Amino acid sequence: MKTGKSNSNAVAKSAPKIKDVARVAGVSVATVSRTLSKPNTVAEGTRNAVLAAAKETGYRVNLAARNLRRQRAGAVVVLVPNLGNPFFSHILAGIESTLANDDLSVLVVDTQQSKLKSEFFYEYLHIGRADGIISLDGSLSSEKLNTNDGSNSRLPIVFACEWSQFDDCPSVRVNNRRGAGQAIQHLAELGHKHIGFLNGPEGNVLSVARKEGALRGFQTYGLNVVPEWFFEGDFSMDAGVHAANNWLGLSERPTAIFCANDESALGLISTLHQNGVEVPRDVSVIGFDDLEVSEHFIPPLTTISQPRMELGIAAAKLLTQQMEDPFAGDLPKEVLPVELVIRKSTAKLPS
Amino acid sequence: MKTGKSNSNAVAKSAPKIKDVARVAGVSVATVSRTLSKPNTVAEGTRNAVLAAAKETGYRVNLAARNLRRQRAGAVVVLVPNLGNPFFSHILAGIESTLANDDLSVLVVDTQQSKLKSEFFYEYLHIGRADGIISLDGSLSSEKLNTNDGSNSRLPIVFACEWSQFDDCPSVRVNNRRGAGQAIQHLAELGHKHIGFLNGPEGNVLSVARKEGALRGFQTYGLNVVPEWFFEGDFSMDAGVHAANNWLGLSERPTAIFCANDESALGLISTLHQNGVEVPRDVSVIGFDDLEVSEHFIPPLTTISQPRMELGIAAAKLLTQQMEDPFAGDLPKEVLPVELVIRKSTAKLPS
DNA sequence: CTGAAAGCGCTTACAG
DNA sequence: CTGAAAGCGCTTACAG
Repeated sequence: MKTGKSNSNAVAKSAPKIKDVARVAGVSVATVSRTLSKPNTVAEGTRNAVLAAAKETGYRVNLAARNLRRQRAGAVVVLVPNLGNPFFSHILAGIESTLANDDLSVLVVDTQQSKLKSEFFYEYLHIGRADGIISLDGSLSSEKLNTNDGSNSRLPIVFACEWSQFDDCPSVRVNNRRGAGQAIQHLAELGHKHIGFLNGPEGNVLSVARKEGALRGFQTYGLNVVPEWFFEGDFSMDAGVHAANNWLGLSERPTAIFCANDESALGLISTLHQNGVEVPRDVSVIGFDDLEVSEHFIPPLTTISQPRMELGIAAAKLLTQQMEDPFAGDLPKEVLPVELVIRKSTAKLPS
Repeated sequence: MKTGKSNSNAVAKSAPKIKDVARVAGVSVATVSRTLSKPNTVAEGTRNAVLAAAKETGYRVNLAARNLRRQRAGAVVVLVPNLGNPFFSHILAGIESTLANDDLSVLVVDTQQSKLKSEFFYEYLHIGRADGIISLDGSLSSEKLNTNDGSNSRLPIVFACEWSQFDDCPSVRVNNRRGAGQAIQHLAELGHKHIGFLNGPEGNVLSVARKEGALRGFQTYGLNVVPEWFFEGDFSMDAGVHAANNWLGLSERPTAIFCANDESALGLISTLHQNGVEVPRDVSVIGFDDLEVSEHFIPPLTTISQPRMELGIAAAKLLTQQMEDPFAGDLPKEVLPVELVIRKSTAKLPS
C-alpha cells in the first residue's frame, strides 16, 4: 500500500492484459496493440506512453489470443522418422535455429517410421496446431498428410533428406546418386574390382537413389555386379553386423564394400574386426553421411559427407517462403552437394 | 449441385466450425461442444446426431480457440543444451512419446549451452506458448526461467539428466556418483593403481557429481589422486583428443582412465590408437552413458549405462503430474539406476 | 493518428 | 439434458 507508482489500486495476480496497459497509458486497447505490433503507425508521444505502461505493468503478449485472431499457429511441425537416431539431430538444430528467427516454434513428432498411420498425423496436423510441415520421413506422402475426405485443409510442406516419391512438393536433399557414384569411383580408383554394397531398406527413396548411383559407378568402371555381394539393411548398426556375418560366410568375397550410411558401416567394421578381419587391410569400407563419430572411429571412416545443418536450414527457409507466399509457384527441389572425405577405412588393393 | 446429401447450399471453402456442425445437427453450439468434449453429458440421440453431423461436415476442433478458452497452451517446451548432440535424442524420444499420450505437443529449443541469456528464454516461455518446461540444461535455473521483474508468471518445470544446483524443483537424473564410483571400482578390481580421470567442464553439475563419485572410489580403493592425471574437458570427442595428447606427454602415465562420458572416451581411444597406443593393451578406458556406437567401437567400450529413454519418460510424467496438480507438493528428485557394462576397453593390469 | 466495435472459434457457468 | 450468452486476449478494418 505504500511503494511505487500509485497507478492501480489493487495488484492483480494474473498476468496483465492489453486492457491493463491501455488503462495505465490512458489510451485504447487498439492503440496499445498497434504500438506493440506496428510501432510506427502511432504518434511518438503515444508510443512512449504505451511502452512505458507496458514496461510498468510487465505486459507480455498472449500468443494463443494473437494466433487465434491472426488465424495462424505460429508453429511448424517437424516429422522425424526416428527421434532416437542421432542422424537427425543436426538437421533439427538447423531447422530450429532458422525458424527461431521467424518467431516460429518447432514441434517435433516421432513418426516411428510409419508404424503409425498417416491418418494419425492428419489429425495431429490439421487442428490448427501448425502452419507448416517439414518431413524428414519420405514414407509419408504430402497427399496423405494434406488430404482427407471431407476436409480440404492444406498445409505448406517441405521434405528434407528424404522425400516422397511421385510427389511434387519442394524438398531439400543431397545429391545421393552422385555421392554413391563418388564412393564407387573412389574404390575403383584404389584398384578394387570386386565391390559389395550394403544398402538401406528396399522401398526407401535414399536406398533407391544411392543404389542407382552405385550401379552407375559399377558400369562406368566396368565392375561386375555380383548379387551375393549386395546386402539389404535398414541403415542401422545391426544391419552392418548382419552384413559382416554374410560377408564372412562368402566363398568369394568382395575386396571393398560401400555402405549406404555410416551407421551400418561402423557395425560392419566392428563385426569384421571381432572376427579377425581388419579394415582396410583385408577389406575397404566406405560409408555415407559423415557422422561425428566416423572421424574418430578406428579406423577413421572414409565416407560421403552431407551438410546436415545446411539441410535443416534450407528446409526451414523453403518452408517459410511457402508460408509467406502460398502462390510462390514451383518451389525448387534443392539438391545440396556431397563431399568425399577420404580417411583410413579404404586403401589401395595390393596388386 | 447434384451429389450427396442436400444439406448445405454452398460448400464453404474454409474449415467447418462448431457452428456448422450445430446447424447440420439441429442443435446449439454448446451441445456440439459438449458432445465432443464430454460425450456422456449429452443424450444418446443428440450425441449420435452431433457425431454424424461432425463426420459429415468433416469438422475438426481448432486448438488455438480451445486453448485460448481453456487458458492453456497444450504444449511443453524442452530445453536442449545442444540439439546437435546425439546424447539427447533418446531422451527427447522418451519425452515425446509420453507427452503425446496427454495430447501435449513438444516444442524443442536449442539453448546453445547458455550462450543465450536466460531473459531470452523467459520471453520465449512466458507468452502463453507452453504449459510447462523440461530442461535438459542445468545451467538454466528454475528461478531465472520462472521469474522476472514485474510479472509473476510461473510454469511447472522439471530438469532431466542435468539439474540446477541449489534449486529445489523436481528432476530426474541418474545416480552419477554411484556410476562414477562403479567405474573406479571396476578399474581397481582389474588391478589398476594408477588411474586418470577425464571430466566435463568444471562448473557442470554432472562433472561435479561424477568427480565426487570418482574421488570416493579413489579413497575406497586407496588410490593416489595425481593432479596431472585429472583432465578437464567439455564432454566432446575433441576433449578426448586433447586428453590423449596430454596423456602421451606424461612422464609417468596412469594405466587406466575414467572418462566422464562416452564421447570423450571415444575421442581419447581414437587418438591414442593413432599414436600407437592400444586400448586396453596399453591403457584401459571406461566411459559413461553407453551411446549406441560404444558397443560397436573398436574396442567395444566398457561404460556406465544410463537409461536415456526412461529418463525422458520419467521427466515427462513428473511434469504432467505437476501440471495436473499444482499443489502436488514436493515432487521427487528421481534417481534412476546406472549399470556397469563391461566390454573390451578395460583389461586386467598385467602383474 | 486514434477509438469503438466486431470477431477469431471455442468452452462453460448459468438458467431452465 | 439443452441453449443463450459471456468471454478467453488479442487484432484489424472502419470511420473519424
